Amino acid sequence: MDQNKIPQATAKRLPLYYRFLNNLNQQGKRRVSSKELSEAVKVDSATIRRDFSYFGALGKKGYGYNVEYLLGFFRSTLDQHEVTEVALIGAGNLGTAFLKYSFLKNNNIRITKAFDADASKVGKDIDGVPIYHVDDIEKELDNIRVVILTVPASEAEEIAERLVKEGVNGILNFTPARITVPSHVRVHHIDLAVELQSLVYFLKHYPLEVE
Amino acid sequence: MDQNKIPQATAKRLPLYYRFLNNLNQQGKRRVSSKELSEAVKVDSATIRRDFSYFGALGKKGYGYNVEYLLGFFRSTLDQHEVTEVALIGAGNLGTAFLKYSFLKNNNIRITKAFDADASKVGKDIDGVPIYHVDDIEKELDNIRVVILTVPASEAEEIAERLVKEGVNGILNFTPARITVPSHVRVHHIDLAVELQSLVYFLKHYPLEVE
DNA sequence: AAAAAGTCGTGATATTTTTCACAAATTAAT
DNA sequence: ATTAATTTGTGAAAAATATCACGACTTTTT
Ligand SMILES: NC(=O)c1ccc[n+]([C@@H]2O[C@H](COP(=O)([O-])OP(=O)(O)OC[C@H]3O[C@@H](n4cnc5c(N)ncnc54)[C@H](O)[C@@H]3O)[C@@H](O)[C@H]2O)c1
Ligand SMILES: NC(=O)c1ccc[n+]([C@@H]2O[C@H](COP(=O)([O-])OP(=O)(O)OC[C@H]3O[C@@H](n4cnc5c(N)ncnc54)[C@H](O)[C@@H]3O)[C@@H](O)[C@H]2O)c1
Repeated sequence: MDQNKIPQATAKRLPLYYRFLNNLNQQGKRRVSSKELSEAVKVDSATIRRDFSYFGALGKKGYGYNVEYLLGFFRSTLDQHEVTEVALIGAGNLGTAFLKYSFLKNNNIRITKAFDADASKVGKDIDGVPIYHVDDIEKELDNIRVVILTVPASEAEEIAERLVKEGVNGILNFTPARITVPSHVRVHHIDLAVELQSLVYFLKHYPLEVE
Repeated sequence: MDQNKIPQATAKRLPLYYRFLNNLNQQGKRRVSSKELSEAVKVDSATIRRDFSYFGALGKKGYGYNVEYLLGFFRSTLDQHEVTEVALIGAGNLGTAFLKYSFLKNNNIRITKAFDADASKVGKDIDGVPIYHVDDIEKELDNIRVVILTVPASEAEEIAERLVKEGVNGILNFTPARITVPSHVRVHHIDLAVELQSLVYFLKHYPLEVE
């Protein structure tokens, strides 16, 4: 809760910057300008400079930014030095894809437990992540605070309520259901059907710029 | 290109409204107020009324909105009367989850073709969607204009260029790569790692309102 | 028939986000 | 050394988005 003056729009871009800085660092690049970064992440360079400026003067005029320094700065700002443990509820098609993906590569996040209602899945594991029965949420969730929700929409509300009771305060919700939670809980929706639909809408109704 | 004055933020919410209206209609509800809708979709009621107002006066003072009428209106606005065909490139973990999901339920969108580089997948089908070899994009894409991209990040740029050459003008990009496309092509990024990371960031750095 | 309650549509205002544009500082070139 | 080229950080302006608040009209209640 140190810097609560950082705009939400900025906060959402930080992980993106971090990833690209990581790439640059691995490529052995020592310095980078907001212009170069802009081309890579497709964000206006003035916006990038503004974003960085909320954290102080991180660059040097006429030079740009030192990759290693900036990376280090964001690593601690984004708490990348410690692993964040996350649980997943609903190891179906989408959930399984997430379980097989390693968020550890660039982000220090690991899905450590999965829960499902399907007895035939319980007790097994997917890529090393054990699957528990959903009835055991209360017993097994421990102090995990962030959850990925990939259950059928009809189950979302009830599961969310149970999660909140267990102390979860962040939910990444992939179901189409808009869940109701207390105000201290943060829910981010990723609604794939809406994304697809709105892309189609934009294509049909917005004038396409031809360069 | 009829109504290009509709704000992007509004356009992104339309599919959401549409889905909830569909639900209401199936439940047999005849009328709905912006307040009710607001509670369901978690968007301020004034914002909803403003959004609707871009399309004219769709409601009635003191009454609200007629569900069937509104639904019909959005159906045609969102081109839900015709099926939009979409292709998917990269039938891996994430791609397979999408192939198994039916976007037809609420949205009139269907993934009709998939492409992959893995010879062992080519020729098969997943839930009725045939998988072609990625080398046959030029031969098989036909006049599909919208593509879901779920290949490894390293392949994204090259594939995107080929797609654009074939006339694709909408790409839903799930890879972490920020692809470069001509300005007449629209790319929507869904960056799951960034979403997860930024949720974690918010939780750690933003004051949690306790109601 | 009158009063009360409900609800839209929207001008006005507030908030958030993006972009412009330039002085100041630094580096690179001559 | 001087000059030219870069590039930051940021005030100011613009653009986009969200919200307030109320007149006008409709429905419901008494
Ligand atoms: N797959 C996609 O491409 C896609 C696209 C858009 C939205 N979604 C949404 O994502 C969610 C998951 O989709 P999916 O395709 O993986 O579905 P799925 O049916 O494959 O998976 C759902 C999983 O949840 C489990 N489950 C059911 N009830 C449960 C409960 N009460 N507690 C815990 N687990 C429970 C099921 O056993 C199953 O494993 C759905 O809400 C769906 O609408 C998926
Ligand atoms: N699975 C996740 O949870 C997740 C999370 C975040 C991001 N992503 C991103 O989504 C993308 C797909 O992830 P995934 O987990 O499904 O990976 P995956 O490896 O399971 O699937 C990739 C698929 O693409 C195919 N492929 C490889 N090269 C190709 C080419 N040139 N043309 C066509 N197909 C090709 C592979 O054969 C494979 O089937 C990746 O870019 C990944 O970074 C995935």
